[in-house]
Amino acid sequence: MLKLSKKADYALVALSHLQATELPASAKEIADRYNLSAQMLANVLKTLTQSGLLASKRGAMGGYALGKRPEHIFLGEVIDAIDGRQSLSDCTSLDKRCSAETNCPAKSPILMIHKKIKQFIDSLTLADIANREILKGVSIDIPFSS
Amino acid sequence: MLKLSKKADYALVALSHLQATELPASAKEIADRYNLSAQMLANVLKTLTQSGLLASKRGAMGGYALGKRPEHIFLGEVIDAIDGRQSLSDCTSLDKRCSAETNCPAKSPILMIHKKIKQFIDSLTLADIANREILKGVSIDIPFSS
DNA sequence: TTCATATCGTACCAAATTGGTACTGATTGT
DNA sequence: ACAATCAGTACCAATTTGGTACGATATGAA
Ligand code: FES
Ligand code: FES
Repeated sequence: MLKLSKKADYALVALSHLQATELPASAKEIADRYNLSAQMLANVLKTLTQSGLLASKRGAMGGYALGKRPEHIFLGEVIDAIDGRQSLSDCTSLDKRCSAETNCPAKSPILMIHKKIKQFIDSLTLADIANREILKGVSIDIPFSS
Repeated sequence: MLKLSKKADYALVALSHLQATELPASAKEIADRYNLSAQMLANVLKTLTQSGLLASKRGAMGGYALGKRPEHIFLGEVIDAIDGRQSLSDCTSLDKRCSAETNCPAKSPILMIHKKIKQFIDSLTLADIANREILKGVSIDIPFSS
């Protein structure tokens, strides 16, 4: 649980790279650079483009560039685009529902915890991620304790 | 991604129940009460017992009770016990490693984000989870923004 | 003692997800 | 024309997850 898919990993590598170099790059270039499966990365980048996170140019000398400014690319968006929006638990998504349903004592807490985590990853931008120094300073305050 | 397994769900339901009633209960009782697969829940409770989160008593009139005080049962423990300790990404676990390795621009940020989330779930206890009112008041402050 | 109730240990299988590949078509610069 | 490169889609293998089965062991009660 709490695991990023490899595709999401690839997406972050590519986005970080594009953010750092500020130059367009082809899927192959990036794959070679970081020793990733070219075909798989190509699929990932294609998906990111469909979601508007990347801008693409076809043909010779084509490639990918960031589709928005790094400050406007949120980690949550990236994960949603690649893995599809998912809930922390099936019972916190509206369509599916677990058998316990109404009288379940865990449902509401799980939902709240899910919201907190989502809030967190939605608050992180590519710019934040790329800037390690800033990230180091982040602290999550949990103002209650048992 | 970021998904709790159904078994972890079951574990939380059972733990919440035991915390709320303050009475021992058999696997079957709990399964019936919340309409869960009895066999599966039994397996889950067994695992929780092995991890010391529950205390069991065998035979007729046997059953399960909390193995520690609710304030000492951490969400992180529960998840680790059921799903096995996992990392947000394979590259943040020491044994496995992704092909990008050393020159990967995403590795360090992913590791940090992983730590934050882990910190969060490790800070939540069964007592917190059971007490919705307290949980509602929780706010995660992220003191930087883009 | 016998029996019903429970946990314990373990093994197993089916369904879903994820990791990874292949191939064809459409664009575009040289 | 041609090579480079993205777009679309289909496919399969590996892994993980969901879910079941069953024999062994312990315990309380009739
Ligand atoms: S509603 Fe799904 S675990 Fe409670
Ligand atoms: S080291 Fe694994 S994604 Fe970078």
